[in-house]
Amino acid sequence: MAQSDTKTRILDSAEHLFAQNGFHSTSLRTITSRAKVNLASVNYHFGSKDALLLAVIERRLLPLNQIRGSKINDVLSSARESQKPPTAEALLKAFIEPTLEFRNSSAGARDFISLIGRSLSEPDKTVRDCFLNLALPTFQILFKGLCEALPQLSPAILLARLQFIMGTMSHVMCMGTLSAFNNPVLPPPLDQKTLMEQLLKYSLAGLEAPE
Amino acid sequence: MAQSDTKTRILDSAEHLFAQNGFHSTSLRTITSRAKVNLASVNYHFGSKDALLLAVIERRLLPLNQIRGSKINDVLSSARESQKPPTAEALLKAFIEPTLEFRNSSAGARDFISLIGRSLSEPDKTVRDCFLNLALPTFQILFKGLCEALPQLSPAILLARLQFIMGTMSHVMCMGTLSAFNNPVLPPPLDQKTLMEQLLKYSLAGLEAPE
DNA sequence: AACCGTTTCAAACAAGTGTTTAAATGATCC
DNA sequence: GGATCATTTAAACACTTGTTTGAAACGGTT
Repeated sequence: MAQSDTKTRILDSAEHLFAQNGFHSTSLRTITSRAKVNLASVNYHFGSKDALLLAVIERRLLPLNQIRGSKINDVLSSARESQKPPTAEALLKAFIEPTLEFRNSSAGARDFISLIGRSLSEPDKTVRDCFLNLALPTFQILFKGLCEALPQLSPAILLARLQFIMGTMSHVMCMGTLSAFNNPVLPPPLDQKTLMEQLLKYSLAGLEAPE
Repeated sequence: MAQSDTKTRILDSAEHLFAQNGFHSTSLRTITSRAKVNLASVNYHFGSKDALLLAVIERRLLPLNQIRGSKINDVLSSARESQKPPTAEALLKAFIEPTLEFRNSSAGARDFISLIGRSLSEPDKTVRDCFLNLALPTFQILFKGLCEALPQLSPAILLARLQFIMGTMSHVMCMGTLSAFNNPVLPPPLDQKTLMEQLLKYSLAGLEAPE
């Protein structure tokens, strides 16, 4: 077995199970038996269960943030070329759409997005801060761009609204459509595509609301 | 010691610790030692740890939902009197403001709101559904009211947006302002009051956005 | 005071946890 | 081919978990 094979098997299995059942409710024995590797290999390759979680997050989040960052930078630089401020819509799209594309790229990616959405509201500081620190640079350039796009709004309020958007996104991406909303007296839930279009429209309207 | 004293001591302690560290990361021993009661009293009074969580949620959520429900009904009936459709703003206020008032009413209530916010994204179905089932009736009358207030929007889209609002609310109320957003390059976070005003303004704008 | 149901208590239980160990196996290079 | 490294393995470790037990203490009623 190739050296890295065991590592990725563990990562895949952990990603899926963490997303499905949560970090604390998933035991190393469940992870390793699903991955068909020995129990001790987790500690051998990653050092600890915590370090494994960190590795699971880093593996996907680094490339994802790179894509989002470059898309946002594209919007910013093409705005600078045309001497106009960037639009909030273009910036928001540059942030949300790569996330959606990534989410739809594979089952593992979908698991990962669930995991991320949940880690935002994670009580455990190590998990949350691990994610936030990796995501902070991307947030910063997005925020800076939005300040240019919407100069009539104070930065503090813009930041709060950006945080609202993070809440909506993590909520929707993490759970899709709520199970309990599948109720006879309620209309059937939207399909994925429309739901995501609505997510963008909704977020944009909230973002651009007068103070 | 009065019979109910032990029970509420356990409930208070559990509420705080579940909110602080999460359900699975909180042991009964931590709960009981903080509550200064015997370990076995949890199983004696509640039956199991799961049942304790349910009791924690029910104790606060039932009265809270009653208040929210009656406030929404007030808006609906006064609209009916004046022969006009209710406004989305009044309905949203009737839902959000009691939640905020409740949240600010005590430290325990604040803990509880954190717990609720987190339980929405809880991977464990028992926790999530416990909350959702208790909250569903309130959601339904709010939704019905919003359909009257915004007839130009299709019910399916309205429902999706209501779900977006739930995401934003749980995110903001659960965490207040994100720790990692306390960053020198970012503006200082809004104070609680302004943050909540912005939450309402933001949600309203998103809700009323054209399809 | 004696009884009774309720509640508390310390102790133990079985099961599951993350981690470590030391031997066995595999691969790689000289 | 033998030596040296990295990897895998089964077993054990020390510890925590939720739950159960049976006896003790309590509180109200007759």
